[in-house]
Amino acid sequence: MNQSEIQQQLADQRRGRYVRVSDVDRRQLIDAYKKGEDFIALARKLNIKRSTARSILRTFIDEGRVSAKQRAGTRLRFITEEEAEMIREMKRRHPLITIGQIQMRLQRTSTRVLSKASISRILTNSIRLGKRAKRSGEDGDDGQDEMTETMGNGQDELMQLSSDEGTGEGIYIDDEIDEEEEDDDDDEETRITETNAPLQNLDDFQRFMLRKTSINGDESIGNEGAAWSTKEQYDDNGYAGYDSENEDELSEIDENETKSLVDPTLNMSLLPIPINEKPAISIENDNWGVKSEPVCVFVNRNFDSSDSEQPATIDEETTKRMLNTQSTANRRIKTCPICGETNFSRLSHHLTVAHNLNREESLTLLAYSDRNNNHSSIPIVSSSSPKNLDKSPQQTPITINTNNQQITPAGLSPNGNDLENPDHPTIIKTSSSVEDQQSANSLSADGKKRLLCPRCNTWVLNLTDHLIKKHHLVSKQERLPFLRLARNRSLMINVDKPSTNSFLINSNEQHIIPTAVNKKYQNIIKKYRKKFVNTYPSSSSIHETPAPPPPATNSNQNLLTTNNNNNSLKQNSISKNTNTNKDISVHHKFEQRLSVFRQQFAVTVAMQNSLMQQMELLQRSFVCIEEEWNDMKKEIVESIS
DNA sequence: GGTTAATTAACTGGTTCCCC
DNA sequence: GGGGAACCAGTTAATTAACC
Repeated sequence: MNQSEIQQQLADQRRGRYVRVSDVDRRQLIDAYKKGEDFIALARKLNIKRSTARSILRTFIDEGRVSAKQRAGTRLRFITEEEAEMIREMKRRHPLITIGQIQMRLQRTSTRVLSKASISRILTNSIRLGKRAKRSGEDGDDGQDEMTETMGNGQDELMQLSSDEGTGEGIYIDDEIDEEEEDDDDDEETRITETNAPLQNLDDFQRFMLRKTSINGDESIGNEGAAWSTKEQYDDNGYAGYDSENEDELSEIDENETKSLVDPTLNMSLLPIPINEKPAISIENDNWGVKSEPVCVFVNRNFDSSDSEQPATIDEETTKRMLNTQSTANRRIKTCPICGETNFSRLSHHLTVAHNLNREESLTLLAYSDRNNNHSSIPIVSSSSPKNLDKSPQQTPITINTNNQQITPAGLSPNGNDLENPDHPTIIKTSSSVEDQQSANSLSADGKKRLLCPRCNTWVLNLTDHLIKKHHLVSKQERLPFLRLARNRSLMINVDKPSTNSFLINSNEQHIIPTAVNKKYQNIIKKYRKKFVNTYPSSSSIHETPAPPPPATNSNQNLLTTNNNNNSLKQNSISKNTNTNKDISVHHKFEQRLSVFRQQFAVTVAMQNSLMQQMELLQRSFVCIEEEWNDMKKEIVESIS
């Protein structure tokens, strides 16, 4: 080992091998080069390798950059100290916030797509960040350098369009969104400056958390719904709700259509809405291409289309929907499908007590009977609709009414036309909502089950793959809400279907299309008619000739009203009635309990639907923000380029 | 002096494991 | 099951040494 090697080793020990040259030394080298001095000698003096010095000068000549770039990973980016501090501040202010929430927030408010590991490193200070930022602070030309980087590295570094020299602070594009958002809502909000960008970003995050807390909080549904029905539905701090953003964005579109698009009441149909605030009528097909339209258009409502033109309150609508098969039906004269008796004020009671039907069977018959006895209240779907169902629903614009139900296109036969169609005078297909149609579409022609993408309203075989490829939701955490939403909706469709949907009813009960529900209905009828016949042999004529009996006149409110066409049955019923007078009180008690149970069930279903509505609204808001952000990002990229 | 390949540091995302 | 930390693999820029 000669003297030079020893000196080299000593120099390396002093400086260390592969230790990055400080920006001060780099600056000295460049200054020497500019002055025409021997920079090699200076490099030797500074214990910098000749090649290194030349490399530094080459970088300066080629790129005009003094400081060194970061050594980044796959996606060239770096985390400034301000960003790290912002993340730390999030954690300080919201100790319960998770890394995943921070990650999602960063992704929504900026171009940052930091991994949870990186965020965790920041929070634990295990990441050696700040070198870059510190150098930026030390080097006065770094502002220019970073601008050069920004211009060259693409949109990942758009967040740092420019920075104050020596501060390393950048402009956060997401804050500009906030600025617009707040300006749109309230002029009192001052515009955001570059220097308070991180703080503003933090404020935005806090608003996000506030909204989330408000939505998921313990507020009563009624109050929450009332709040949501207002324009600034999320605003607890004077910030505008997302709907106002949409309104502004859609100002160029037809005003009515715009209102229909962004009116939150349209989406909160389960929540109380003032009567005078009549929701928009429909969403036209033309609006489906509007960029700021909420991507998620949920059309799976269970409301009757007949209610769409009535400015009824949602509570009324909900109650009507929930209790339609019970209270409404009970007020009408009905005919028991088993024994053929009529004039039941409470057919359900009759079915339960007289025929010993369980609840499910009773409800099935009630639902069937209710529709059969009250066609006028049945939402009628054109017979041409099934043809539409066969079509691929992907990317198909759907016109929906106030209740987010699909409106039949003008080219197809409108509702009720089938009643007037002499070719099909008797067949009435009832479907309480488009949900039925979509659920039918969940099994496409190829027999494969599809899910409806909540973001683009597209039926896809593989929703995960669709979210990744089309919506670029790379992380599982981003996809999970949409997957859950799609699955829950699919599940709800399947749950609701047997009890309320897909009735194909012949008006005279002669040509019942054998759907599963109808089969179930027929089975129940057969089962209990058989029992009925066995119990009352003479009543066999009822099964054979179920002629409508005259109104019962039994003042004692017999549970089994006699059929005038069958005297023996009448006698048996009367005798049975006399023998079971003491059971009436028991029946009344049972009826009361049943009524309470139905009310509780209705409340539970209403609460469930309300929660689903909230979830959908939240998802929609997220999507709107993301879409707006993407649009703005594109505009900025275009303006820069 | 200039160029280039190898090496190293810095940084990232993904995965796994552990804990609650 | 979700969150966080640790570990691993990959990428990029800087640094270095070797070569011409």
